[in-house]
Amino acid sequence: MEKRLPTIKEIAKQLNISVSTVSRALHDHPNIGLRTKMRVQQLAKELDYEPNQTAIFFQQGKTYTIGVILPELSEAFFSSAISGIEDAAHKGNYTVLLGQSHDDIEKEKHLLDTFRKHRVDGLLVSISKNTTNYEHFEALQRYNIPVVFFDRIPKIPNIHYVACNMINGTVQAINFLFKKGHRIIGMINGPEKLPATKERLDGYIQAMTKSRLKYDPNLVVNCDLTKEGVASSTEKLLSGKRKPTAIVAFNDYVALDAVQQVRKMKFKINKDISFVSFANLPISNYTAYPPLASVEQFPYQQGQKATETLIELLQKKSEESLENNNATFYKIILESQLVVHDVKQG
Amino acid sequence: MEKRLPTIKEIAKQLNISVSTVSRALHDHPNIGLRTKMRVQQLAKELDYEPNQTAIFFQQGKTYTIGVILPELSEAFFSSAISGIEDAAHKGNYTVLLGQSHDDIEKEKHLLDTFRKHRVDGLLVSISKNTTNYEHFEALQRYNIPVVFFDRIPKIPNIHYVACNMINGTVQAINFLFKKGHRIIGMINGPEKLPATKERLDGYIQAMTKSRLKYDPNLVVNCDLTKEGVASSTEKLLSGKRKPTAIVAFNDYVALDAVQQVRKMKFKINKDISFVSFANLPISNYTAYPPLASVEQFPYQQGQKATETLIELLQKKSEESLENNNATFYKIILESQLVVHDVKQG
DNA sequence: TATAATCACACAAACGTTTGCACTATTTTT
DNA sequence: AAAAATAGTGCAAACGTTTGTGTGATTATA
Repeated sequence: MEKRLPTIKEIAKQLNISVSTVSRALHDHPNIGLRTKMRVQQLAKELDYEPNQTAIFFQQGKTYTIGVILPELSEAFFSSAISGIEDAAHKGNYTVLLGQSHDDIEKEKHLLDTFRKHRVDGLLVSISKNTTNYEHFEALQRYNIPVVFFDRIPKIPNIHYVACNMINGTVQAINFLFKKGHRIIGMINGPEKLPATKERLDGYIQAMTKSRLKYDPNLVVNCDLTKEGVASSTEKLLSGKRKPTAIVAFNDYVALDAVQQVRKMKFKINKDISFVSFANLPISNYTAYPPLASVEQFPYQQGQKATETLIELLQKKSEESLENNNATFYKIILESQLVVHDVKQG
Repeated sequence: MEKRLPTIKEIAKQLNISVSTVSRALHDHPNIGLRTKMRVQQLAKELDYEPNQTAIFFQQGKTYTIGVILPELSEAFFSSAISGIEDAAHKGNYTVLLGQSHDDIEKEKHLLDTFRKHRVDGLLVSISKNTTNYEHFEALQRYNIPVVFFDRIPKIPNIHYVACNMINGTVQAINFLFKKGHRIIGMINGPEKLPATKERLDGYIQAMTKSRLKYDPNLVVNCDLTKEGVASSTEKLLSGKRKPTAIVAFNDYVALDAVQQVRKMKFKINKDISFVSFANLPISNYTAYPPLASVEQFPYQQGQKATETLIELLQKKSEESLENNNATFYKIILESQLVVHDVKQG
């Protein structure tokens, strides 16, 4: 029952011509006469011939495959991102090889190895939280496999990346609150060492000082993003000397957890205290007290853009070939944007 | 700067032995003397030799790659599923090639083609909503590429699949409500033609009759899952002759939309009327009025199980080879399970 | 001591495709 | 009519690996 798939050889034998002629005929090579071209192409169709890609990959040393490594697929951000990646890759005739690191640097390394062995043409990576050492990525340079990082970017020079600038969005968030009349604005930020945390803080400081509100470090608390951490951070903010009337939360989940704590303390949401947060998860539509607005980070677009960039790199690579290794690095920044929710006040 | 990666030939030349010896030495073949084995393995390490997988794939006609086609990655269900798939594949030393159909049958076909050309060893598929014709899958049989379907299963005989039995969960849901004292229980079901809808209905009828409550068709309404559809279905249920005190919703989103409508009609949630639903999205933890309980469908486990099944099939295939094509088909059913939420009453 | 078994390795084919080169007709140019 | 260009094919190498078979040397058996 084993169907032997038809090959170029088969066609050659049946038509009594050489394999090279068949190959060229199928590729519309100008050297081949119209007559034979037709005969070959017709027989190919009859036999349902399909080129063996693995043979072609091998022969050309290319796989038209992109490896994607990201921390956690079940996070909404990354599942959107992979969606954008997959769509863009498909459009560019590339295929996506997927792997998740689960924020474990060892798994990240292992995936990198696997993908390299699979001879992916290029890589798309959002690094794991626990990755602080980047040797495994630097090693890739030697293999001439281009990497485009997105969202979670390693702090090393000479890399390509696509990221979303949070500063702008944070500024918009503060300004939004300012216009609503808030003057004491707090922030529940993330773990201190995260770059995302720093960006939010920068935006906060920038916007506060521009609005002639002075920057009060007591109004900004870091937390570990657990429910308990958020609760205690919230409590700390609300029991401080200057009680904020609005809080910018690290993300939507933090906002929702904070809301719970606020209600436990018998404050009225959107009256005593309002929330703005990051991420804009679909969840917000369904909660009783969603944040007034969210800073959208466009994960789909980030994924898409990163993929397009990588494909561009791959094309340049095959064109230049041996030329001077063009040492220009793509640093693409998408702007985050505040999305105001349609919340019924009260 | 172009690094030529070291090959088996290189090693052979440097040690002045044949490539076959090198190959066997690297594979610990018993025919090779210990001395040469050591020399080869050491030089391999020195040169950082890594076998060229594309060559091996080509040579062996295997790719250790699994193609995955699913409708929409950004849906929570599928992103969990792919997570399970990826983990299981990785454990079995397979790699995952990813594609989403966006519920478009043409894209589904195209992905199938791409994956076939890439010579994936096997396929994991959750079919698109709009797929009613299954020829493209049947065609795969000829290429001897095994397919395991999951969650969304085509209605054709002789296929492998992994699915989740909703009937049991539905029965549990009704019993749960019965124990809470509810006697008039409504259901907001999905589109009529969906198999998922039928299963829920079956479970509903089964549980109602077993509980000596008679099955009243007026208590079950179908809806199109849009916000508006849910609203009107809810209204219809609540303004009927027999007003239900509890409602089983098609999924968590439907439940939340229904809750909104119920509140608009000035009924008290969990007092006048309670909800139970399907899916158990993380969202439930954050909403003001989550359903009392959800029927969990274990997407991660479904993905995992489907992958393990496929890998098993692939191993059998390579063992049996030309043997009788073992015509047993895996039909794996996971049981859904009611998860009771920790909701503060009132 | 002659024969058989074992060991350690080399040779070469095969997987399917692409592509530089050589070759033979035919046609075009001088 | 001879030389040159061109069109249409075939040959063979190459990509890196695995694996069946062949072969000489060493060791074990009778």
